[in-house]
Amino acid sequence: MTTDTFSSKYTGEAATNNANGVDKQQKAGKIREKSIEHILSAAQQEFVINGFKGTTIQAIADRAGLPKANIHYYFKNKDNLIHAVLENILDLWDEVLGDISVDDNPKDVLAHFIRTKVRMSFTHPGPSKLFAMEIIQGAQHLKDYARTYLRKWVREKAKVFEQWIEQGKMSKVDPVHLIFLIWSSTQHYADFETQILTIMNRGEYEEEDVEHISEFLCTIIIRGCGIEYP
Amino acid sequence: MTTDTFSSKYTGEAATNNANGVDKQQKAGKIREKSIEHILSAAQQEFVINGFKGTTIQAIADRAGLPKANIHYYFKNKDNLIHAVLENILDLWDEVLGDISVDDNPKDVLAHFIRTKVRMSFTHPGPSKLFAMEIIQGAQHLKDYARTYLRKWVREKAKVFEQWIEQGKMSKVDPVHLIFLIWSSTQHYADFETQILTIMNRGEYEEEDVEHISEFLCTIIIRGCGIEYP
DNA sequence: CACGTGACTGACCAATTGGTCAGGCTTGTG
DNA sequence: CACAAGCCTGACCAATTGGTCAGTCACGTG
Repeated sequence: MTTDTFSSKYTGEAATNNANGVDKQQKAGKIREKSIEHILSAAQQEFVINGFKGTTIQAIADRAGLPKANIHYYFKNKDNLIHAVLENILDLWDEVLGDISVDDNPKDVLAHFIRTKVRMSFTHPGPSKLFAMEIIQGAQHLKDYARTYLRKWVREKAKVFEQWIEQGKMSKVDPVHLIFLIWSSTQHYADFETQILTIMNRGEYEEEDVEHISEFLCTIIIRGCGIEYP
Repeated sequence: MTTDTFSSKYTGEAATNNANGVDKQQKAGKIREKSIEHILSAAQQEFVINGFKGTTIQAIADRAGLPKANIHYYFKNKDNLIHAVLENILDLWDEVLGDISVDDNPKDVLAHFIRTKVRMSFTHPGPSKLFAMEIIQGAQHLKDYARTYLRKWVREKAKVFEQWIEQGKMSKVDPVHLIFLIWSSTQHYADFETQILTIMNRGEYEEEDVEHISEFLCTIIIRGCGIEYP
């Protein structure tokens, strides 16, 4: 899932002039990057709040503090824009959720995975939410390669779990659904942020919540796999 | 959360008796009810696919096989329509997830709750998805009483769990987060239906999946609570 | 049959939308 | 300074939107 900058893939022909490494104008490139960054951030927020169809380019422009035509200058159309945003998100996750190996200790791997995922839900709820909405709506804007990539990713991790089970390092549970369980229970804290804060009677998440929730989920899930914890 | 029919709350003044003859004496209210039902169902589907802002009344009308003006005849505006749809969903859940008591057996209660919730995710993914989208987007269309109702509901259940813990019937886990865990892990199968089917390489869920997943979640979660299972 | 009542809808409107483009602006170079 | 090259945007357009309403239709009653 390595992707180069968006410019070459998503922006109009205005990008090609500038994207070929040899820039005549360094300073110009900075502004360009900043603008793209602002647009992507604004777009992400708007897409989360209003969905794809419900989001207007004008709203994105307003949030980014740029004229509408400028959005169309950097991103040919709405479709290109959401593709860029989603790719951004997948890259982020890919970066964080590293590889695991059979030789690792199941308890440590599971704990680290859960902790990282919980923290992501707290520090980056936006991407998580947008991704969730995409899937709920049928993943119409996630390109095929992203969809199949997810399958590959799950299968890979599941294989390691299976070997652990064979080696008697954890009890016999369905590895694929174990991944779903971890994914859903952690992601929940991002997606249902609003509801959870209401129920917990809070204004926003605190640092201690991350620790408390991570610990809770580690306890239940790891013990549920028949592994001593802590 | 008992709510009477939508007609009195959401439709315009055209709410009383009516008559529309289709061959012989067709009970008047029947057509009315059927229409409302069709509209609510169509609206739910459209809202899931396109979000609130992204859904057009025309699209709902087309799906329901009715003229657009007819939608506005039954539901004054788009807001009234989504309120009716959401209320419908909350009623459905309220009906299914009954009461629990301290005197009940933790294992049975947890197992029954998980099973019911999984089955709901499989048989009624639409409502679950729409509800999730609402929460993700900040619950802008869930009225206050619905939001506070959820808090009350969770607190109530949590209290019972706490007593079980005091009685030594289950190990010491955070009751509120236990509810979140059950909610998220089961709901996941509705919301992420698309992704999960892709990963499992299936076209649609099978009856056996319900059983398999219920069993998996029961095992992990109930054992995670320090209770023997099965 | 005539008439009133309520159920329904075609046709319309003001506002908003994604997207376009001609032309102004800034920059580095000769 | 003059000029070219690329960066940017105000103003615009065709299409779509939620919502309205005057008028049509079917039925029950007297």
